[in-house]
Amino acid sequence: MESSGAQPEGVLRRRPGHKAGVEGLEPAVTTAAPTSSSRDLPHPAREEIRLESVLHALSDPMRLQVVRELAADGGELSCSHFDLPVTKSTTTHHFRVLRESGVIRQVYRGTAKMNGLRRSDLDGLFPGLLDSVLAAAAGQAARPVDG
Amino acid sequence: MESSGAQPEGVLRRRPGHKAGVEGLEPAVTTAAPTSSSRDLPHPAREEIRLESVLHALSDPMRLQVVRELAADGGELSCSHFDLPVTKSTTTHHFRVLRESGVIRQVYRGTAKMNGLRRSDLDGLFPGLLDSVLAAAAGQAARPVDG
DNA sequence: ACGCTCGTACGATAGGCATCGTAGTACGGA
DNA sequence: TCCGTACTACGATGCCTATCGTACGAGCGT
Repeated sequence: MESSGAQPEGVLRRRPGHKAGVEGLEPAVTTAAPTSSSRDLPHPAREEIRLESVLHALSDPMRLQVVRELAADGGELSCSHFDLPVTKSTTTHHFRVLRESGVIRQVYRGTAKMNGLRRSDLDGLFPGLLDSVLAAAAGQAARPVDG
Repeated sequence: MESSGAQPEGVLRRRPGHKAGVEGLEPAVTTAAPTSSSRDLPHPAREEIRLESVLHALSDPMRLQVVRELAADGGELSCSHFDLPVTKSTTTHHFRVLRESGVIRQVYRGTAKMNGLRRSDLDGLFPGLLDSVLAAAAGQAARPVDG
């Protein structure tokens, strides 16, 4: 079906169906420096972090909430610390999205997996972005419509 | 299917499947003030704009590009001004997402539909957000990996 | 009036993704 | 050693959405 029918003119158009891989949602997760435990998790290197992926990661209410709590704490929090209204499977999924987009860093610490914001990386790449998003989220949460 | 099987405990969980309407992706588009032409388009009122929707709208490369050009121009641009590598149908779709999320304002001007950033609304609701996103996009576009 | 251009609406297609459940692995304590 | 806790992997489900094509509506120019 790819090259079948009647393209408007000679213009090179995207293949029909799907979004044709335009999104930068695959940071080619390549870990840079080994940390401590035997179980290591793939993180995008700082230069691999894509703005679109970060915005996408933050556009989910669940994940935005997690990021807000991480920012409020400042340090590292275990996955189980968060009381999200979803199952643990889904929680794992959200944390992975945050990690693979470069928003958080995850490290195994015994049985627990500790999560920390990649503040310096994000601030270095996108100055002011994280702060304005956090401020916006706080402001919106304080609005009447949002409780 | 709702109350069929084996919920972990008494905890009220989301219905299986789907994301259970958690996302704020339906700003209940209620136009506030009629403008000029007979053909009017539904825009979310300023207070209806949700941070998650804005971030989601900006997380698409196509739409981010449109927003960057609108910001660079400062004024209003017609839809046809943009030379996106997709068909007109898809272009219309993206502009609608931007409008319904509150990022742009669309007004019919003859046969053309003019698009303008809702700068004051966005800056009022989320101070610094748009600027940091634009700066981040510009910085990323200047990075070696991005050409 | 006629057509041209701009943009919409609608339906189809296909991959994305948020969610769940179940089963399994890793680590630490009893 | 055995069990409990923390988290993962995998498959299923069902909506979301980016994309296309075609057919249509609304203005402007001739």
